[in-house]
Order: sequence, then structure tokens, then C-alpha cells
Amino acid sequence: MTTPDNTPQRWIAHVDLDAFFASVETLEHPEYRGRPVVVGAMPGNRGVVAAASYEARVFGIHSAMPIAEAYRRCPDAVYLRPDMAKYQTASREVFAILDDITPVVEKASIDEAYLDVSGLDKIVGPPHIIGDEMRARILDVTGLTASVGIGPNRLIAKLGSEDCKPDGLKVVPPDEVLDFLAPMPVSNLRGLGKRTQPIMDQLGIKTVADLRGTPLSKLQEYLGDSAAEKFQRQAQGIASDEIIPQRQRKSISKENTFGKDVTDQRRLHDTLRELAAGVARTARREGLAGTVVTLKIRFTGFETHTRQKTLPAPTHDERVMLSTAWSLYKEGHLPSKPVRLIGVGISGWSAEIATQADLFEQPEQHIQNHKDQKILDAIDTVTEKFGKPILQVGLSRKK
DNA sequence: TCTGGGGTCCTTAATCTA
DNA sequence: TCTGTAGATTAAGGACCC
Repeated sequence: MTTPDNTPQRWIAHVDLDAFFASVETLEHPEYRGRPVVVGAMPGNRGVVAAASYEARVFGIHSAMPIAEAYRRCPDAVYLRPDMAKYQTASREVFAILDDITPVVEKASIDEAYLDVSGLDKIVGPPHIIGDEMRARILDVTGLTASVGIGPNRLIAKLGSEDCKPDGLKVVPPDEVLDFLAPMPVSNLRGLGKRTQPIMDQLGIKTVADLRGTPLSKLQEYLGDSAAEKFQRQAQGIASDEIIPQRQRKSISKENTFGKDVTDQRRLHDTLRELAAGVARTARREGLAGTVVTLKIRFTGFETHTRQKTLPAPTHDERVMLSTAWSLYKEGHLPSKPVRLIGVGISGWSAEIATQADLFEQPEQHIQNHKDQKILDAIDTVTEKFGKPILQVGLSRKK
């Protein structure tokens, strides 16, 4: 299949598992079938809905809704805490199927993927056959239903899968893109949330067709150049068709919301220690070390601040993360109010360390080999500052 | 009324540096 | 050498997504 200018037609698929967490739970507990299932915080606690079965959605329950509100709407639903390990297992099964269909699979989240299925028409058939095949195999192997959208780019594929949910398939050929988008509410577009919606309302823009008919200059006036152009491009159905199978993650973080706001400094420090340990564990497991430590803190009243510090050398040591985060809390000119949430993250991977596994195996050897005085200097600086070497594997200067 | 956790990307401002 | 400046980097916050 080719386009008018004779380049091969691109076909991008978006696969989205329906009410994923709730579906996995129902699969494991057939007695939940047909009942409203809500996965998230337990009623009576702080928290929100992570996933709601379609039976729960009838009551107006949706993800990100405060759990107290969900409970008011449907006290008889099945309320469950998320079991991420279980969902990861199910997710891996689904991705194994997708990887078998095409190697060009990009994991967008635990329950979503983009696939480049261009060229599969010669092997499997036209796009609707490819979509049917995916859905049938996922259902057959895992018992889960998926919705699949297929179109010329990521945006159309994604909107296609949303349009046919649940348990559906939508193929949008290039020549139907504009008609497909026209009647949609603008809120369906990517990046248009609760801040931008009131501006669209003010401009009288309800549908994508309305947006398309609004002069760019008008949008720029209200949204700024960048956002205006972004939404105009989407309204024209223009978006990326690039699929990146192995996206490198950019950060690792952990945070905790307290059941009741906390003033006890010791408790804050202890919590931060546990969070830092978790972040460091993940970093080490993935062979990552970062130079930017971020402290996130939310006070009574939902007032949220972040503070970050760039270290002289990359780390995956919880002690360094903890001491850095704690100093950011103490010296960050933050309000002295009770704390609702505290979190810590690491980012800013060092290209050298992220790509050189041998640094983790034989750090001294690595440094000798590379004669990297900068790293040695950085180790001295950090060792002096924190009283210990920065990398847990023993990256310390020979005496 | 109540707003989790784990992310990405963008904007803006301040600061550093060539 | 001085000075102004452009571009890079860092930091903070906001918006959004699943």
C-alpha cells in the first residue's frame, strides 16, 4: 500500500486493555463478574480510583476520582487495593503477544502500546485483519479484552482505540482522518486538560472542527505560540508516526502521602529513608545512576513544592539520596507547615555510566582505563562532603 | 469535597560560560 | 582585558497522562 507520492503507507496501531486492573481482578475472581469493581484506595482512606470496571462506570465512577466520592456513588461495589505485581504479569503476557506480531512495539504504559504495523499487510492482511488478529490472540491467551485503533499516526491510532472502547476495533484510513476528528470534543486532544478547557470554552471552541476553523493567531493570543500550534496540528490530524521500541526512562521516584499530615521531623526523615532506599534499589536493578536528586513535598492545603540539586557525580546510593533530599528540605526555604506528602526522585543519568556496565562491575578498573580525572575529582568532592564514597559499589579513590 | 503514585514534557527564570 | 551577549544548564513549577 502506498501514499499518493508513492511512499509506503504508514499504519500505526494503538492497543489499550479495557479497565485493565479491574479486568485482571475479575478474571481471577469470577464471582466479581457483572459487579462494579473499583481498584484504588480503600474507602475511609486518602486516595483515588486507579481503575473502575465498566459496571462501576455506570455509577459515574472513573479513574482519579476521590475514593470517598466513588463510595458515595456506589457503596456496594467491590473495592480492592492495587496488586501491581499481578498486573505486571498479565501485562508481560500481552506484550509477548504483541512482540510476536511485530518487533516494533513501544510500551506506553502497563496497559497500552503503540505498534508500527506498516508492511504487515503483506503478511497478515489489511489493517482491520491485523487489529482483529491482535484482539483475538490477547483474548485467547489472557482472557482480557483490548481495544485497538489503527491509523496513519499515533494520535489517530490513540483516538481510534478510545473511540471504540471497550472491546472494539477502529481503523481510520488517511483520507478519513479529518471527518473522524471533526465532531470530537476538543478535550479528546492530547495535552488538553482542565486548564486549557476553560480557554477553549471562552473561545466557543467545542469540537475539533471548531478548532480547525479558528485562526492560529487567535489561538496564539490565548494559548501562546507553542500550545496553539500543537493543538492546530492535532486538529489537522498531523502527528508523529515514529515508534520507539526501547524508550529509556528519564527518572525514578517514590512518594508517600501520609494518612494524617505530619509535623514530626523524625517521621519525615524515616519516611524519606525508606523512599530513597526504594529509588536506589530500582536504580541499581536497572543499572542507572543519576546526578539530580529531587525532593517533592506537599503541605497541608495541597501546596506542593519541589527542590532539586545536581550532584558532582552520579549516584544510586540511598544514603546520598537521603542526605541530599533532607538538606533540600531543611535548606530549601520551605514553609513550616504539616506535611501531607513527601517524595524523592533521581534523574539526569550520566551517559557514560548508563552505557558502561563495566563501571558497575569494576569501577576502579574503569577509571584507570579511562583516566577520567573529572570522575576522581568528583569522588573526592562528594566523599569529603558526605563523609563517604558516592557509589555503593565502592567507587572510592585508592589511598 | 477531596484530590495516589509514578511518570513525561513544557515554560520560565536565573545562572553559568564561551 | 573588558564587556555584552547568546546559548547551555539548572531549578522550580505547572499541566497532563495512565
